[in-house]
Amino acid sequence: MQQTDPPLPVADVFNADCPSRMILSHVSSRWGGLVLVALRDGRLRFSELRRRIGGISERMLAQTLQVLEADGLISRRDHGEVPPRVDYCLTEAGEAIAIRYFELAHWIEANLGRLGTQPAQSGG
Amino acid sequence: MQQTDPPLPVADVFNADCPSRMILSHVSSRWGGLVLVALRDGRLRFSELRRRIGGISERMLAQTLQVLEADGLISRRDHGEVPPRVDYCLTEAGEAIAIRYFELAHWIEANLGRLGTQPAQSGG
DNA sequence: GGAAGTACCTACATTTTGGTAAGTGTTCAG
DNA sequence: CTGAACACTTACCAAAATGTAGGTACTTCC
Repeated sequence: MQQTDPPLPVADVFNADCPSRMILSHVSSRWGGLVLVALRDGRLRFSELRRRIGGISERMLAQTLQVLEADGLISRRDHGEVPPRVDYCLTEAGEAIAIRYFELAHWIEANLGRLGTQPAQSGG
Repeated sequence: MQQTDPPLPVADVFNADCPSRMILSHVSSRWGGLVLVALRDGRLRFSELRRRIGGISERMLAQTLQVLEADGLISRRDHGEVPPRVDYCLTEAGEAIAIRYFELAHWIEANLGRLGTQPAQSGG
């Protein structure tokens, strides 16, 4: 006999309370997507990520990595050596998201010329 | 005779100063991507967008629409009627970006169960 | 006349985000 | 012995994002 699927509420990013909003906000945070895309090249160490992602601070990289790990998008491996040696790679879910974020970012890179590039404006 | 392509610097999101970073930040801002995805259903009025996107305030919707318009991703049409009637739709570039953002968001919706959903943490 | 809808804008206050600088403990290069 | 690298953490502060509330000018509904 087959069980019917449990009546989970369907995820919906347009719903303010849907948990998908939280994941989406982490991925599309200032550094989240960039970290994911950087890790598409394979396993990288903290300082390698830091050098690769222009403009990120240590604080933000550490924090972003923690959030992404808690979301199950990357996994952290500590080699237990001294001086410290830690590296990160994408999980399956992380890869799925990274490739999609990459396609978004890459389209923008490739089509920058067709876009207006106004400076951001603040809301005061 | 063929001209060689002008030596434009190649866009690169990993470069902190690349203008693609700005567009990417608008698209992946809290509301930017959601507005774009909402407009995939066709032309929508301000208040329709507001009702569709759960949790957005009038102020943020207005501001997001302006930024996206300046980026060339949506176009605004004012019918010049009274009471006001204004609607928005995606440009070609907007569609290209919207579909990619949608695929990202949709994958997350569809695979929420495989992801950890921790509350965000602040940096102070 | 009063309330609600339309598409916004503005001032103000708060929340969130992010940077800087300093500190930790160890190892290695010079 | 000094300085740098490693992978972080913490405290403090500034900047950016966002919400709330109120206003505008007009129309329609009751």
